[in-house]
Amino acid sequence: MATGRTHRPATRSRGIPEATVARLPLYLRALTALSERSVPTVSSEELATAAGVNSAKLRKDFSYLGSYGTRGVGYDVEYLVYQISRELGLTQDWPVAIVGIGNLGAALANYGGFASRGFRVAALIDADPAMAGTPVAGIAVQHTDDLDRIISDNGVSIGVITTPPGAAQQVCDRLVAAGVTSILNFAPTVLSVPEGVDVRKVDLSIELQILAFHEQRKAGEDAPAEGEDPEAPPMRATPASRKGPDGDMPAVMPA
Amino acid sequence: MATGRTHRPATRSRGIPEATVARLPLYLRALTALSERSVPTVSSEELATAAGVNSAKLRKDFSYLGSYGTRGVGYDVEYLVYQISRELGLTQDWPVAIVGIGNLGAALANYGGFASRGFRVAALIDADPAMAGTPVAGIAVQHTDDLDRIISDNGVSIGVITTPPGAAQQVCDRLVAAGVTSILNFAPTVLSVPEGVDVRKVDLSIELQILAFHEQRKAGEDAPAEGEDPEAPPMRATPASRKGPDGDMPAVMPA
DNA sequence: CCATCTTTGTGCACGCGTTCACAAAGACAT
DNA sequence: ATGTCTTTGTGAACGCGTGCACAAAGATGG
Repeated sequence: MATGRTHRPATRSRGIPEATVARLPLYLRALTALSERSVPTVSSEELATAAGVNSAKLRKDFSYLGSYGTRGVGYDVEYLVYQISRELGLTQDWPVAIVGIGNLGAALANYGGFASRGFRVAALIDADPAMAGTPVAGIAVQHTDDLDRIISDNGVSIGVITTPPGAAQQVCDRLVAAGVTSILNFAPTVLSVPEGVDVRKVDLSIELQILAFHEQRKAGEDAPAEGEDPEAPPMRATPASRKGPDGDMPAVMPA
Repeated sequence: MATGRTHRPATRSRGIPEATVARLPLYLRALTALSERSVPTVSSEELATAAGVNSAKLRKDFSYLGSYGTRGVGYDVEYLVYQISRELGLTQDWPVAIVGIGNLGAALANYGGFASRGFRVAALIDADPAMAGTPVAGIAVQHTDDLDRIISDNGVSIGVITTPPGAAQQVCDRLVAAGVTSILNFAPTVLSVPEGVDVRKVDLSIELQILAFHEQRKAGEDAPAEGEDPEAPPMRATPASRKGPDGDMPAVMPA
């Protein structure tokens, strides 16, 4: 293996840690901003600060991609933008389908960030017949009945679910059956998918609850310990009154 | 998923691991569903499956809260719902303010999940004077000029930012100055906050890019072997043409 | 009261991710 | 060329989170 190049392509396609992949978009964003300001190069320190991470971590992350920096100087902004874009697969077009056109679905359809990096809203799908044909963000909403065809015709491999939780799994199954292999789920439900299908979830409720936990902690720091009686309370119901059979969630969606 | 807190050792005081805290809402959701079906008890195995996690992990998570299960039987659903709710601080009321009432902000305001667990939309704030007074989800939008007063008067400690990225940091600073100590950021920007303030982020663009990475990987498995010239491309300019001055982002927001 | 069966709670080992700290690489001046 | 200075790339240590595997606890039945 001496033929070598300065760096080893060994770890290339295979070994990029998941944590690193999750940070690449962050670096890319910071780099794009620098690129627009025509900044030619950046040091790991500067870029790390801009991306809100540790410089050592950034260098290690980049080391998984290869040796793209110049010691004593830093990284070439344009070059790095290209390399990361390529690594993330953003140099190609990704048609995306959004299923569930309610408040959230419509908001996402109008989201400018979609089109910015190779992502293109190829179709909007909803179960409400009344919505069929209605234009949202310039795209006519199509009915769920045609889901399979829509996915196939547009070569959609990434689906976004913004339906009420009760419909999420069913929609997910249909998307997968139609060929979708990556799903971004906004419905507060645990989706089960076959091997090979990636699911990422965005859950407002969970995020708020995590914040509440820390908030309570902060508030309680000066207050007395909790020794009082952690288990005296009602052995029975939840503090808040239950509402529908779907007490937990959602309904960003309309119909 | 989303999220990223500003670095910090955290979790020092009460010892509950951050990873566990992040899963508690998931357990709570599953438990609530069981509760509504009047199921009295569940085994770690069943609950774990419902929450989409490993049973050993679930048991270990619960062990941080205390020994709330009964060997040979399982966990008392109602009791556990209460314990987790209490631990997460959901037994109290959390007034939340949403800043930036565009498509996304409005969608969140209408989000049913907000009210479900102690979270209450206390105020909607926007910088557009024309929106002041306009009711969204039954709440009149207020102008940014009154932000400080609004936060103080309502005792808001959790703020949600759904503004364009350019305004996010400024809004964040004002929220923090007004007393907010937890922020949920939907704007694609790295927010810098003082010690003691928690920030969690939800970034659609990043999630999609992560999915694209894996999608590309899957597609490339059977496709052509690469390895040839990882760096043949342009050393100078970016492959894609630059677009707007905000190439990266967002704009879910209107005005 | 004893035996058996179920399920929890946890000690332990492993692997990933983070961070430190530094040698090596290159730029730049003399 | 040689020396100095800057910044990368990475070896190594550390800490957190995960999952295994099992002993202990309690239920249940005879």
